[in-house]
Amino acid sequence: MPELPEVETVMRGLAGCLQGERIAAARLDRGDLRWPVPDGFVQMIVGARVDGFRRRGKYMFMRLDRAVSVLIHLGMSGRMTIDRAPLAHQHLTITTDRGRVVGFVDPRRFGALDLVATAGEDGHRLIVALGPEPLEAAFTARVLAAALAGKATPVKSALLDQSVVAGLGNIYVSEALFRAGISPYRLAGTLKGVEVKRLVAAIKAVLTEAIAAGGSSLRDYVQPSGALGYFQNEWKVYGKEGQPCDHCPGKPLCAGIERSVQANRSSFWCPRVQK
DNA sequence: CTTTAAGCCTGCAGGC
DNA sequence: TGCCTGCAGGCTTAAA
Repeated sequence: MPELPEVETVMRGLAGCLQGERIAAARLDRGDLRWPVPDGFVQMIVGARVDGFRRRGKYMFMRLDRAVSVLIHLGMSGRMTIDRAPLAHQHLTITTDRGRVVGFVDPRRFGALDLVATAGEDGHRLIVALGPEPLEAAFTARVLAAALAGKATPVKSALLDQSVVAGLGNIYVSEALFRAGISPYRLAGTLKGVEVKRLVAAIKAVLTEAIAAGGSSLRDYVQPSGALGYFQNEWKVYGKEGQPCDHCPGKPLCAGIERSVQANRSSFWCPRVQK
């Protein structure tokens, strides 16, 4: 489920219902996630008031009034629920003093829960090496060009590297490269200035549009309320192997969108549009 | 140093 | 129906 737009959507949903609430009870049913949930996790959050939320890349922080933040990572299959009956693989359940019920559900347990001092969020080992936030003004063509310079790895792999830019995953990298007209196989260090510029614009646009759409829903809803995101309807290449792309409908030269595997991940792209 | 492959887990779709 | 294989939105580690 979760790349940057989905995490942003989930966080907004949580903020809307949890901000200002006090945690009355918490139950941790499984602590063996990607990393063990730390000892004392439940005791630390019970009784605390939720002061706010922050997203960094694909990670969320739920800030408590104890100078402590809960770091939440959804991994591949993580979901948050609000006021819903417990689901299978619901590992954490939080109840607030006004009766809101929040669940953390993660079948594959690639997600993570941790505690970190709020003042030290950026120093957390999972956060400290993250690259720039793609939607912030500081993420410019100059910055991306500097990060890609000298890299011999395909641009697809470079963009999945969270230390280059934070928050992109397999779907939005494919979509951004299509919009920018750049082949996923181009070596990162060989992009020309104008191409990096197009790529930055494409990344910002696709993420912005996806957030506005409430993210992309695959098999499951992404929003804690249970509402479906609908950006999957806007995908141009992801999951569209064999279909004609928007830029060359019915053109005899266009064999359609290709799927190929790079770095153990599927890439979707149109060889005619992306050079 | 960089780049690739395997592994962590479970669920589901498709082929037989 | 059931079994098997491959694949999945992420990320780390070991190996090359």
